[in-house]
Amino acid sequence: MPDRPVIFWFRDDLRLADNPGLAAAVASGKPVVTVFVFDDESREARPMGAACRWWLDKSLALLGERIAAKGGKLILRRGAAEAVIAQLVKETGAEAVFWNRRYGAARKIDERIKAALKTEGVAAESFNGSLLAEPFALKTGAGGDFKVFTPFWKALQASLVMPAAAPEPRALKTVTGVASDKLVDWGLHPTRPDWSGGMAEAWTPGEMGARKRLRDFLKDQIAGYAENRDRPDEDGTSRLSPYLRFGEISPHQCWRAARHAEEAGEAPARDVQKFLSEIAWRDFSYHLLYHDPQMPKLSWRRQFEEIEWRKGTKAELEAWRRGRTGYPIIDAGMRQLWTTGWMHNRVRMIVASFFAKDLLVHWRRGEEWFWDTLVDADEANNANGWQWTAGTGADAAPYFRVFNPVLQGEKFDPNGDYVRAWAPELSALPAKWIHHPWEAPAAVLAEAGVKLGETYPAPVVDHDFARKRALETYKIKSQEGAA
DNA sequence: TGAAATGTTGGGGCG
DNA sequence: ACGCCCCAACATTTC
Repeated sequence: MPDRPVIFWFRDDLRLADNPGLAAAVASGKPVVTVFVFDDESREARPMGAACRWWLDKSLALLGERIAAKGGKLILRRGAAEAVIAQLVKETGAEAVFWNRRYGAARKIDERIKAALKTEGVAAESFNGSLLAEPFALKTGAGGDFKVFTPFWKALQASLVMPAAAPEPRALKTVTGVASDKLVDWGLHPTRPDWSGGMAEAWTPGEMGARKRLRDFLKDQIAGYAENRDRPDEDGTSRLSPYLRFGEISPHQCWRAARHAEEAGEAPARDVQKFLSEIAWRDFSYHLLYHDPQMPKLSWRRQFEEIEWRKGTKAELEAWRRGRTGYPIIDAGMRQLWTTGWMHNRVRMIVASFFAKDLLVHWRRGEEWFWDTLVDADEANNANGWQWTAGTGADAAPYFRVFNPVLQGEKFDPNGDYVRAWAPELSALPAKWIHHPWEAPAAVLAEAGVKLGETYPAPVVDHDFARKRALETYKIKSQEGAA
């Protein structure tokens, strides 16, 4: 068989440019079968949340078009990856399988597949396509893994040698006769009801959308990013997270483009540095996850598993999920999430603090809600973010750091524009009262058409009370951990 | 990548 | 002029 093909297996790397595994497969000179496997059967693979399934649907359609435009075909298969890949190798007589590595729970699947391919005499070649530094590449001076971001970030910068971008394939040789599922049959797009209208309005998924977002960010938003990124009312963030989640852009592409803008004098060094450090936080999350695969489920500092977490009443949990807590900044954030599949990072911290501290419910349950509703739901970043805020993580906020939703609102949404955008029933309130309407004079509420308990809820819990409850509850476990 | 409680300081009102 | 008090403003400590 002179013309045995190779397989390139797409996973969290849905792009043609700067895709090391794909470039290597193409460079082999053999025909390349490109495949994406929708794996909702493997025990290790966490089922994708609804918002991510929506995004994946759009991304695969666009990726398929891009591949077709280059003469290839994206094969879609569903099932346990181990069986699907074995089957595809058998069908095509492929002599090698290429992919970019994963670092979370799914890496067990990849290890099994690699071993199985080897026994079949099929080459398995894996690459780094999604991290600046792979978790096993960086070690502390003592030879251990990092537990604090700043030293991690320093080590990363010191060791990073930016590789040249992997070339985008000019053409893909077709392999005919390989069956593919129809994307629509996977049912990734929601029906009955189709709740995705707000997402379609907010996002342009896909590799080309990703590149445009990066370009626009570096053109319009990078200057002042270091401060603006904290302002939900000013749209100062990059909004690259879902693209990074699905690998529609690589962190290397972000790095090169940002440095290029800096060197061209188009972007202040300080803002570029801040942006790149945020990209590095994603690396750090994977570093932590790799060294503690249980991180999405269990508190990194295990003693916090013993906290007497509340179950939370149905009413409390539902108020939080749907943005009816009575705290405007929280409700605005939760509604932005529900509508667009995304929430501003500053607001994520505020709503997470409210969940894990004020409601005192295990952070895992909040993480699960984010997992289902975020288009950028990432097993490492999501878990790390929640554990950071809950105070249970590695380089986490100390347990006694409790966000006050009123002060946070006043500080980061000073005019109340973010609240007005997502909680329109409060939009007539003056800035002075918009973050704590329950304390507004009756005349002000009447003037703004707000009836507490009717048009907008009263606070679901008193923050001052809840803060003290959280401090008492956390305190014991935190001391046990220190001993 | 907090907030609240507590402590300190210094100007001004006042007897 | 002086001591005293008040309290805002800022600093430090504590959770």
